[in-house]
Amino acid sequence: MSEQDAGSYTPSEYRTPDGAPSDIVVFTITATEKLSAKKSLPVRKLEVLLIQRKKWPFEGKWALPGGFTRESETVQACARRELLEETGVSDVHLEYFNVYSDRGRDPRGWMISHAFFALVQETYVANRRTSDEASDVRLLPVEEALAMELAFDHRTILQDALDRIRLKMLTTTIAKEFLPERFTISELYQVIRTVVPAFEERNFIRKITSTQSRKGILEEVRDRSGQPMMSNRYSQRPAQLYRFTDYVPELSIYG
Amino acid sequence: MSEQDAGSYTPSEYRTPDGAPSDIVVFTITATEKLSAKKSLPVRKLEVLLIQRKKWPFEGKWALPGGFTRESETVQACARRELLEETGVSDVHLEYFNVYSDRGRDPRGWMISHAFFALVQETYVANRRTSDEASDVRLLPVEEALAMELAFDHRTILQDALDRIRLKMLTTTIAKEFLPERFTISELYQVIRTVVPAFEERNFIRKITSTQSRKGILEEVRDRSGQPMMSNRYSQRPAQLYRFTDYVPELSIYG
DNA sequence: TCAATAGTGTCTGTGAGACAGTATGCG
DNA sequence: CGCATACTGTCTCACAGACACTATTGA
Repeated sequence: MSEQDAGSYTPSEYRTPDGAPSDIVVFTITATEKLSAKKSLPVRKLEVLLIQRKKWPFEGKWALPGGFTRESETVQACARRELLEETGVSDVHLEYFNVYSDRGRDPRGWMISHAFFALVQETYVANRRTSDEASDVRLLPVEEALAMELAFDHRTILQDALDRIRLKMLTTTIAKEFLPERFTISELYQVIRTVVPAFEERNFIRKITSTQSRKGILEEVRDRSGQPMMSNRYSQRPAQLYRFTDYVPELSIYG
Repeated sequence: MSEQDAGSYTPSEYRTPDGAPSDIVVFTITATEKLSAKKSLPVRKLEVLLIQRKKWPFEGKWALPGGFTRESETVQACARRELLEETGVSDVHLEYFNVYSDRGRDPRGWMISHAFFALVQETYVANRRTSDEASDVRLLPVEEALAMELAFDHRTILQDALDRIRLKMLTTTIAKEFLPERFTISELYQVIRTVVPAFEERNFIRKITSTQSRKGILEEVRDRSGQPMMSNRYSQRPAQLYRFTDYVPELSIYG
């Protein structure tokens, strides 16, 4: 029955968890200019923020940032706080996605861990710092991180988080978390492909701008006089700038 | 840093949670025949299994079934166990969807609750029983349950679970959990509409059976000799029976 | 002029959506 | 024959998908 076995609950009667940590998978997309002198689209890479542990257990190993929930806060607040302490940023997309409670996942005791993912702009994590608890903090390409032997069950957590953001990248508008407020269609396409390499749409511009079908996800940016705003950051020919509307698309396999 | 504040962790140093319960939102769809003598589609209703609490806190109030996680099990195992103890069934769709940790959500102490939803056939919960902990166990229409004052934050949990299964009903094939292995298109349509009343597709049969577009979600059932299998349970004219394939549809807002 | 990106023109096949019409079989 | 459900015929309009073509502008 719901939480009622503890009607006569006393701390000595039942074993209780030794802690409820939050772990945060911080994703970012780095963009590095191509060597060629001419204007061209940058090479984008999906990276994850990892810290190198200083103490037992798993000292020296790379791990996800995170920390223990305090009695006064929710697990979401804990994740938000740890993210701020860790990366110095707030107001980013932070989302809970799973719980990890396998016996023995933490040698220190019975720990039930709550896993979040965060999507942040590259500039936000540029000024990261090591803390007392970590000997190093680093952005690593996701594929590289998955090939490493991470602390705890953090490899599993990272893989689950990756699966989740791949799904959400295609079914929601979270791509916006990796983009400036105004962006070109090429930028959007590159962000999607960076997270989901399998995604390939030759007529991407056509579909996204064919006002009827994917209606309302994006809108053209115009200046005060109604002129379309363009960008030539990545190309000689200026490209139309777009922004996401607050339209929430609804998907269905049945119609 | 990840779980490393407790590098020098001792139980007395930090406050730890007083328990990690699991709560389970058990959904079922009941079907009652219409009064009219003729064959016709049954009236379906989405219902949720609630228990009436016997003890403090919230004694007398209705609540979701659930219970405390033991050190030896994962929270998923806990939910599965509680579901078995509560409803006597196993092998049903059981899925984790959120964590609830608001301060003060449980007057007994610091409880971090893990919420699951289960989708079960009506026949599975028919032989439910009250346990020591509950004075009554009942199936209630979801809308009715949401209008009640439930124990703890269970109204919120129920609402979240409902939102989640509405989303999954349209984007995955979980409708199968409410259907027999072989079913007619009308039954499928009714199940979807019972969970998501806003869903309305006039040409539902056309779309679902137009082999190209929603390709592979369903397949016609045929007997050994290759004859299509029909059912006249709900109609004079026999209707083709279908089953779900194991095809997993992929959705995207971009193409 | 070339390179690199940003588009547009045009054609074809598929299918979504609407709605009227036909099919089945029991009471 | 009426009723309730189960389809099918047929039309229109949209658009997905392919691919060749033009546009823009700095180096």
